[in-house]
Amino acid sequence: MQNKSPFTLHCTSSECAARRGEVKTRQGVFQTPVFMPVGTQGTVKAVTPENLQEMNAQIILGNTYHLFIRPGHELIESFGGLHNFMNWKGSILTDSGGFQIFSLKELATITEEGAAFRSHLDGSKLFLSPEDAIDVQQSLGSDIMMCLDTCIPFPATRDEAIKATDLTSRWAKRCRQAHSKREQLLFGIVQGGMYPDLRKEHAAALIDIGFDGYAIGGLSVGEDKHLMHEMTEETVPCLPKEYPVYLMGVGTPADLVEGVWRGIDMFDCVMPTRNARNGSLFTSKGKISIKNSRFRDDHTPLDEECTCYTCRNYSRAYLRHLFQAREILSYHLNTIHNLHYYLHLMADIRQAIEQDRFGQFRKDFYSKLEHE
RNA sequence: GGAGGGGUUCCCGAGUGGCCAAAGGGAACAGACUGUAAAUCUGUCGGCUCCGCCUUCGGAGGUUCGAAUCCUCCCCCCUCCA
Repeated sequence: MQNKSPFTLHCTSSECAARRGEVKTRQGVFQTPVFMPVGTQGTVKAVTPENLQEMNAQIILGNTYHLFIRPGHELIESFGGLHNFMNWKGSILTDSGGFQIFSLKELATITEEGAAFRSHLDGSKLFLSPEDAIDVQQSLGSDIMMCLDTCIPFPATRDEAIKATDLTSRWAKRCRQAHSKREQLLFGIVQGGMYPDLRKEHAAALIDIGFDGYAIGGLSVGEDKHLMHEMTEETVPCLPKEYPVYLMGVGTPADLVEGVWRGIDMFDCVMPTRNARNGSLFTSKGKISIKNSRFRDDHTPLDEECTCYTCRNYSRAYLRHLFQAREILSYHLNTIHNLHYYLHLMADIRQAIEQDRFGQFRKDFYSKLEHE
């Protein structure tokens, strides 16, 4: 039961697998390649939806596990869904809770039926089956839902990887079956650890079930960059060109450039938002730690090339002061800047692909970094 | 004037004879962060020719094999009584 793809291809790079396109959701259309800010608990930490709109965020993430345990999907549904609840006009992709099976592994037990959790909030027992994950996401009303998957750590043996992909496939089938609200898209997630043949096999199994898009999961879990890019490179060609391809949880600015180069359409990562709150800021010349004493008396903006609200109005010295003083405004201004940087980078990448000069863009991107 | 309490490494503050360059906080400095249990976590934090040595616990002297810790005098701070 193949779906009509929500993806429309605009053009492809003549130098690499990079491609320019768009994805249509019931909320609207977003341009790809796209970066999706992470808003786990129904908020992209430290910024308002209006801020996100101003920086042209097109789609953001929400999380099934977190919203399920608090405030509860029924509550959100009673508000007309997550978009209304949080006042976000763009698209929303919800992760299934699969990553929490991985990141909260001390609190989670996997069985054939699903994942049993002890709530990280109060220790109470919870259960999330693939069907539950879809039910919750349908209640949340996200535009793109993710299948419940099992993400394995690195390193993992071949046997562990096989067990995880097999279970993820069986869960994927159940997710697909539970998927009744077809106006909400559903993506499958390719696992397979660092074994290219398993990735290929798993991709085929998911394609056979048929999804609206395909995600590459289980990367950036401790392996080195080289291996991560190799896995992306091996997996993308196994996925149907007509559908959007999403690299989950990635990554650094360079990872985005490299992912696009290898044919990725969608990315999400907590890095811009989390690092912002930890004083680590991205600039066209590289990453800087705003708490460094060398910025104490620095009158210049964070990034001379940046046009964000923060860079237009504040000095590095002021931003350092706010961070040192742990002022709330620090987290807000830093997050605005980092997200602007990521979203702007993606807009530049899209333009470069349109003009078929992504190779040069990539070169320039790296040469600028070297000067810091 | 009388009685009592106290001065510790940038700050607060433990320590009352060896295991003390001195607990613990804070500040400062540096680093990490990749489908968010993260406004979190880690490391450094007297000096040096750094598996050892030197200087330091208000000041000066003393006791002792050995003192931040005991004794003497001095300086300063706080509380209460006159």
